[in-house]
Amino acid sequence: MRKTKQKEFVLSLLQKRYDHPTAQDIQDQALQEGVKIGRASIYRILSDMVSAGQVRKLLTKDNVAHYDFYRPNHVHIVCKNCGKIFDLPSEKIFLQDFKQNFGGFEIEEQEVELFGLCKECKTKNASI
Amino acid sequence: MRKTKQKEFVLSLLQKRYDHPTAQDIQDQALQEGVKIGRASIYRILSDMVSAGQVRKLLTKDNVAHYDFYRPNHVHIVCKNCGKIFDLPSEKIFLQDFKQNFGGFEIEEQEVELFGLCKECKTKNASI
DNA sequence: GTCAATGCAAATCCTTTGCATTCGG
DNA sequence: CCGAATGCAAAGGATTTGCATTGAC
Repeated sequence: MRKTKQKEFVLSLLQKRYDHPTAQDIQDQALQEGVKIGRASIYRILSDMVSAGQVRKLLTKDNVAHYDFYRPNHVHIVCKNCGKIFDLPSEKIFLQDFKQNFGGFEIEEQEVELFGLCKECKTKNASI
Repeated sequence: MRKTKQKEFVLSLLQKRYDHPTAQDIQDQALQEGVKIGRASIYRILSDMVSAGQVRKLLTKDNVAHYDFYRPNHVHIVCKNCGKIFDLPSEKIFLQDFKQNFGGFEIEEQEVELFGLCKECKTKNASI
């Protein structure tokens, strides 16, 4: 696994951002900062990072994959109106420990997602 | 909203099945039972049902949408090897009530997913 | 009879793959 | 230099859309 500026860019971007960008978002940002990355490379890099457990792949209702630097015990809050994904500070929530056996199923990871309306959408559009 | 045999078929299928079929699965089953439904109609029907809250759309790592008749307080267990999605009987797990306000975000729904290895995959392939 | 709902096929969009080229070690 | 990693373009696969046709009411 060689160190390339493409990989460095993707990882550092994900570490900096908390808004769960898509592959497209990452490519746009790269081009904007003068880093050239092809779409295929983005997907390959992200896929490797997901396999390595560094990055988490989130699938939302828009059918587009969002990528998230792995931060344990985080909970995602998805706005049903604008689709934005927020991180819920983990201290605010008690995550029950699900790592038990259920009928022979061995639980390795848990993911909690909450859906609702974010502050902005609730204010802007009271009719939803 | 007119009652058609396509809609009836899709809804009754989802009510009967607990294995979260994809649009393709639904169409296959329909054809097998002699009910003719085009792919577009399946997607339109499912999309309407999701909007109406009758059906839940699940997105898994295979990038294919799975559909699930809405049963409150269910927890999904996804096998990381074979991709099967199981329902966890809700009595077996304590679902914390997340319906609070977090920084102006109003929580309406919660979804908990657990990932691991199902019994079969764990037995068959100890190397994973 | 009307118009919502369907089926078909084409279009669209995200993601993956094949392959020649580049560049890290 | 060698071969892993990249970029490009084409391919693949799921979902959506346009439009003529069908069928529920």
